[in-house]
Amino acid sequence: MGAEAGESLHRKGLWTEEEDRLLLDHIRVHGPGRWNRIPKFTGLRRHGKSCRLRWLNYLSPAVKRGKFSEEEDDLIVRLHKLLGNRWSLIAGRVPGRTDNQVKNHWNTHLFKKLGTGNFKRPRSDPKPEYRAQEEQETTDHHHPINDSNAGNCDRLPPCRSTMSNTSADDAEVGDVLMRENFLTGSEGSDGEEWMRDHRVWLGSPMLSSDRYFELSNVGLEDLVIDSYSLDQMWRHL
DNA sequence: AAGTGTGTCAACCGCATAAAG
DNA sequence: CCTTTATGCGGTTGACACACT
Repeated sequence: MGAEAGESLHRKGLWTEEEDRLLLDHIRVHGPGRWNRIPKFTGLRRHGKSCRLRWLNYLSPAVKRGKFSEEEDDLIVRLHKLLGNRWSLIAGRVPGRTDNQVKNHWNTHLFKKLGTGNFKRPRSDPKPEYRAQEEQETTDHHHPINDSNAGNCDRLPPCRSTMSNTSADDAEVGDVLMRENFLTGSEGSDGEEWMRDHRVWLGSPMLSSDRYFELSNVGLEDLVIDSYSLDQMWRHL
């Protein structure tokens, strides 16, 4: 990539240093947000969406670069057991890591650690299959703002209710929403009810059937259920 | 040294939701 | 309400670097 995308107005592909600089200059002055205005203000030939992604996944000083630690690996594996492929939620509990980083790391490193995959994705096969061999961690990358890996990002992104948009029947939707409340610690959540009723992880549109997961596997039966925030769960993982 | 295969990860795509008008 | 715009998410792709032959 890195070349013009045929239709000229907006570039695609890897960002150049100059583009990074333009975007950073703009964000330093105006702050992040209103992404669609950035191309107009800066002359950047990128979609606002692309600017947002570049900032969130790479330029933001909150983004930690470099290898994932054992602790991070362990945390991600546990959270993935609990949450499935809800990368933004998982990333929210791994300081300094973005959903994209977590997703990539999972697909390339952690999946095989669980012993679930022993195959690789053929170039011709668009499906996410995963590879086998152990391989070593790779390099640290240059960070245009902060090479020292500083900045802990302890964000907890709002949890979307997209799960309710699935073809699940009403009862299942109810369960899912209740579980959502439990996970996110929403005000007036039905988490306790859900927790009582479901010692076993319910089938979710987001989780394949083989990911049904007993909460007890992560020691949640020992959790004191006064508050249902993910923060609490996280501490027990 | 050159050609080929493979792994990694940045970035794109499509879709959904939220917010604004 | 309805429509449009902005933002966010997860899945997927493809460029690039490196390993292997």
